[in-house]
Amino acid sequence: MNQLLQRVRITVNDRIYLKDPMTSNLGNRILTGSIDLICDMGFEHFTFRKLSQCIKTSEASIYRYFESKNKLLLYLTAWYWGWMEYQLAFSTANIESPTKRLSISLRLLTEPITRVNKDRLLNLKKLYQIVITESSKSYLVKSVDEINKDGVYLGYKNCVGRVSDIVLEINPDYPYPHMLISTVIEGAHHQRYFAAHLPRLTNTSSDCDSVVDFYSKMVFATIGTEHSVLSQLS
Amino acid sequence: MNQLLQRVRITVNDRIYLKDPMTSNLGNRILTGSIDLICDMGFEHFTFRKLSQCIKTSEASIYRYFESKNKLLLYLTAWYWGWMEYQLAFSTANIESPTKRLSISLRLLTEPITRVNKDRLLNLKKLYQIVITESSKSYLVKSVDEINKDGVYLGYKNCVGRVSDIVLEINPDYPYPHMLISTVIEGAHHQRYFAAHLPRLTNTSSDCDSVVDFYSKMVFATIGTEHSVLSQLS
DNA sequence: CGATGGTGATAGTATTACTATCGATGTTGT
DNA sequence: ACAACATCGATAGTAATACTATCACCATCG
Repeated sequence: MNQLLQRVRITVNDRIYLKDPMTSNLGNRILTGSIDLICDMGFEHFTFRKLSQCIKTSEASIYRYFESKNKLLLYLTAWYWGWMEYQLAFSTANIESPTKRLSISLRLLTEPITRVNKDRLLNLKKLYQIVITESSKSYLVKSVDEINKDGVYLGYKNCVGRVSDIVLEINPDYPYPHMLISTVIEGAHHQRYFAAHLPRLTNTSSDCDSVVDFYSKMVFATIGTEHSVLSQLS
Repeated sequence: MNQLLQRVRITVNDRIYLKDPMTSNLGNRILTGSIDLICDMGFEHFTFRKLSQCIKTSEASIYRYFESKNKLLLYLTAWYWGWMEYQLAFSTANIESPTKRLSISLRLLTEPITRVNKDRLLNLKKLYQIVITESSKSYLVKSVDEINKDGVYLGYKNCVGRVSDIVLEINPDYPYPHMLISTVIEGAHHQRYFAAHLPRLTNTSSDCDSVVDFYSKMVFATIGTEHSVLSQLS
């Protein structure tokens, strides 16, 4: 990743927060602190009280930024998908072959993030862990439909839409591009979790990243493209 | 489904409960009442207090059966997977062709349950809703590894293992059978949820059940079998 | 008839998820 | 330099949640 990317500002839907946490010192401490805490203790044990003690502020001050811990989780995941959308756009820019663009996109969506990214505001590695383990809790709630009206999930939808469009470039007749890509995204997160905690639900291989390999092959086989095309790329 | 199936008793790992809820009147009320309540208000708003008022008992009495509401959710999902394992075994018994057995299994795993099943103890339709929306919350918790030691997720693992074995019968060299099947299971649940709440993440078609169609074709394409075989079966 | 197990009723505790208020400290425009 | 304003910390308080503990009642079973 280059220096330019590090300076790009990811914007998050302003209906998620009460006060933009990116614009103040306390706001940044809330974000970085919450990533550390949620990653370490899990979202169910994470509270604003614990966060306030961790970043040396008061509970009430945190509530000035986010109306609930659910909104804070929503913010973190929305930021992640905004970041991912940018990665997808940047990494596939100026590449002619749709097959190659799809392959790059699938890799981005399924490979683990290992870079800690300390010079940036947010710890990407920990954020990725949170996305794997906790992000489904941000939409598997009774209030989805209400939250969804505010356009909170647009980043995720844009990622799915963007990659689906590449699928349609390759095979305009494929009927389920959105299903395919959302299956890949959710599936990849689940496989990472299973590998760590419920290994009988997945398969690992020592020589390559089996998750990337599995989903790449799955997608190309499903939309009806030769495997040989894929192997040229890797 | 026939009468025999209705009389088969699904057993659940006895480490999940303190007292077997299947063996008493109150226990059955707890199960049926919790399915109704969790389905209606969502797991996060479900409490033992509300359940006790709903089924006319005391909070303390419910705690004699389950040590927490998480264990109760675990019980419901474990029951579901026990039931599904039985369905898989029964529906594929005495069928020679592995391709046909795989096709049947995939249909079972991905098609919606619409039968209310009132003569049975548990409302299957509502239980299916709970599995779709809430079941991931039973394992996406900090205590997974601890819970997992008690063999609580065996039903799920057995379902994945059983169908994976059929995949290997068809293509013994396929390297990722568990990944493939767990992707199908989780994916199908997600697609049902997306279709209801976040439709831009999925695709629907009016003439057939697109979820069943999508995942069946995906699996056969991925493991390298002709599509024509599939179409013979449906 | 007495022991046992299942149940109902009540009470109590620590924690959580907030809301409200108030005063101190900067920061900005004029 | 000063008023106006936003920001923050500190404290207090509330309703609900997730339990735990105790005790008395009642049916059943040997």
